[in-house]
Amino acid sequence: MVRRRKPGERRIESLLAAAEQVIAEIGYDKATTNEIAKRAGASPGTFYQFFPNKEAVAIALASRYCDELSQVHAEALDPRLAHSPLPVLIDGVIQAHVAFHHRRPAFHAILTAASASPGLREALHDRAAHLVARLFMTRRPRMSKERLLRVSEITVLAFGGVMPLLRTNNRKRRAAVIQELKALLQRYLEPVIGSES
Amino acid sequence: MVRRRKPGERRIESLLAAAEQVIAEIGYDKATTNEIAKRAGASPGTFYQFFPNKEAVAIALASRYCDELSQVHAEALDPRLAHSPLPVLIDGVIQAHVAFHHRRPAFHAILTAASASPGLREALHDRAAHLVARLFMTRRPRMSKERLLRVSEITVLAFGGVMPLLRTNNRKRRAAVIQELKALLQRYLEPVIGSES
Amino acid sequence: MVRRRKPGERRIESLLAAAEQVIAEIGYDKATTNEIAKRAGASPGTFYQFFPNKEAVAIALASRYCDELSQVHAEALDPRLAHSPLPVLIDGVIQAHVAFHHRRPAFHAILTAASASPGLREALHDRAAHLVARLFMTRRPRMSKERLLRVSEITVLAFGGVMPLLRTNNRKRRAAVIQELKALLQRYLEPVIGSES
Amino acid sequence: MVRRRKPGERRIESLLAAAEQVIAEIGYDKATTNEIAKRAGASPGTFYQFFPNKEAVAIALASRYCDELSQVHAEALDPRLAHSPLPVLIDGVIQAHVAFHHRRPAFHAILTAASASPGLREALHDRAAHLVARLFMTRRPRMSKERLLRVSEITVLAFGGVMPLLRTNNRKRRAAVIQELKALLQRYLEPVIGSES
DNA sequence: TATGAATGAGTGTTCATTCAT
DNA sequence: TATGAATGAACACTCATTCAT
Repeated sequence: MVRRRKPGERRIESLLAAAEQVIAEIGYDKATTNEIAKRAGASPGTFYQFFPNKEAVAIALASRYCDELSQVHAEALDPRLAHSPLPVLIDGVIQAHVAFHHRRPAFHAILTAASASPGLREALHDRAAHLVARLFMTRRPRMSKERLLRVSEITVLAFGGVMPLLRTNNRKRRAAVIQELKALLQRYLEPVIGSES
Repeated sequence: MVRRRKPGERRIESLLAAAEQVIAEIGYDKATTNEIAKRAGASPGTFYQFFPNKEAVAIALASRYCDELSQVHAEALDPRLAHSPLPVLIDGVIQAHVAFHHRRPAFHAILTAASASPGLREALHDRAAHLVARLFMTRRPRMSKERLLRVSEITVLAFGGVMPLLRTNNRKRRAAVIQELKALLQRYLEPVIGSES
Repeated sequence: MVRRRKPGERRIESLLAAAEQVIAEIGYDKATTNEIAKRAGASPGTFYQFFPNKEAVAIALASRYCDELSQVHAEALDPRLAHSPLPVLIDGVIQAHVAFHHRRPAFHAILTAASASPGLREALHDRAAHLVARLFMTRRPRMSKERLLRVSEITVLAFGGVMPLLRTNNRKRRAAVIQELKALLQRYLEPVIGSES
Repeated sequence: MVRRRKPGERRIESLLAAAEQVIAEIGYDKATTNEIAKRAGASPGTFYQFFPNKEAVAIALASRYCDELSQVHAEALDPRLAHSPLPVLIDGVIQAHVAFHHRRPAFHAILTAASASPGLREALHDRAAHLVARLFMTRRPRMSKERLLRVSEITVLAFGGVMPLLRTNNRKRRAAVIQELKALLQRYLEPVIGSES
């Protein structure tokens, strides 16, 4: 017996969807709360009934995205994948992340704006890095956590830096970029987590 | 015989310097043209006599920065360095770039904002990638330009993505990040331009 | 046999209590009907089921306060006090009023806001003045009602004007202010109602 | 050779005049900066070029009013008046103040709103009390300043409390109120500063 | 050339009030 | 009766840009 979600939840859903759309289109800074509300078929007041301020939607989106990413990683942590050869692992994970960025274009916009907002930075950068670190840890449980975390940060940020290149519609270019991205991370991570210890 | 620059040039100089300051402090989006003008000891009207709009001053800065980077690369193109083993080359180039980012904190701020502005993107990303590609080309003159350019783009963007990690004041952490950054690029570039052909 | 009040009355009671609290804390203008409802454990809709608008709740409070003041005066009208020497009478009445203001901090907040609202003004100023006038009348039954009413108005408003000085927590200062206040009214009223006629 | 005031000053003048008008009509809280600007024939932006926020206009007006009051008191301090019998002095000063309130209806509105704003309170209540205290001091130079200041505060606030009664257009009523007001203060102040010491 | 007062559409946000449930 | 989601006009305030001087 599937129940309809409560109306409040539906509103939040539509506001988040609208925010995602607007932010993906014009970026976090240029996105306005009034436009988000309008796009969700709501009034400004309604927006503020569910979010205390503009930053809060971005944080909520970021949180969702991290949950999704967490899911992606959970799958990667499946024994069959987590302990497969690094190229296979990287290939799978990057493929999943690229798909994620494609599915969630607002993710990168928020990631970019996050530099300026401590709240956002915490909700995104840090959490993403920890997710990746956890993945690494299953392969190298004895490596220093500090080192793994640093490697994860580098990995996450380098990956994020390259993302804008994937905005193109040229399929061949996209494929080439993805291939290079895989090479970048595979070569970087091979000595670190290439073989299990 | 050193000539006094024309007054117009002096104005532009001081406006650019002010813009650099403000953008480095609070980012491109939050920087206001009025504040830039005021810091340059000028009026808003004067600002618009030299720049058609806010974006233009960022583009002008970006252009300068690329000139500076060009200088950095010119030195790296010095035969003694350009044809040295890859680790030495990477080491030198990264060191120079890190120093550059440190000296020009507005560079990264503009790079970040550039995602949203085609004009800026062109003035920065593309030109920086071409600079790097030229460097690579001296080592592998026979490699396809297309491939080199793609590798350069990846290199530039991955490097830019990691930059925020260097904002920290913790010296040890900075050193560790720089070391990882070198590892990242060295391992990535080794198969591409590691040995000269 | 104490009857349970009707539920509607209980609601009104809790709304008034909440309004009193909020208005005392932040003033009539800054008080919001939503906050009042929330503090009464009710919804905004419920608020508007009992009060047609924001002003109405203030008017209702004002009316209550006047009833209370009426009680205070009723006691002052007790023959033993009403016909005692003016200093004794003033002393008692002022003491009672000061205590009242202390007990009902929203009273002054509403009094202050009343200047801008004819409805409130009527419910407060005028009624308070009439109460005082009635007190005076027991001492000077033959004096012109017009004159007595004017004197009452002056008395009430001068008293109200001085009230903010009593917001201080400095006990000595409070005592000194009360003393001056008594002097002010005693000297003013002595020639008018000092001796009975 | 009378110079035109600088344009900036003229703008400030017109904004202050507009603010005065609007505040007098609907009170400080309900007055909006946009309406004030419009009434001054200016845009919202212009308002904020001269005042950092809404409170600032009120403070500026308050400051002007205190200067004017200072002028009124300066005249009252003229030896011929300052040392005349108290009734004559009070009569003159009250007349002047009543005229002032009539000429500056925003004064009372701001005074009323001042309770909630520390900045305004300081600019108005305190300064007014000090002005009055100075006047008193010329008559009783040896009385404790503390006492004089307290008496001044009471005087100012009691006077302010009665002011709303003068809003009436009924001339006879106004005259009667003024007469009672004079009686109130004369009787109160007689024992304090009635005869010079 | 340079000024800086002026603009005005547009920000994020609030709140008295309504109404479908 | 009671709810609380929804409204939307309005608020204080900002800033890229213009233009008369």
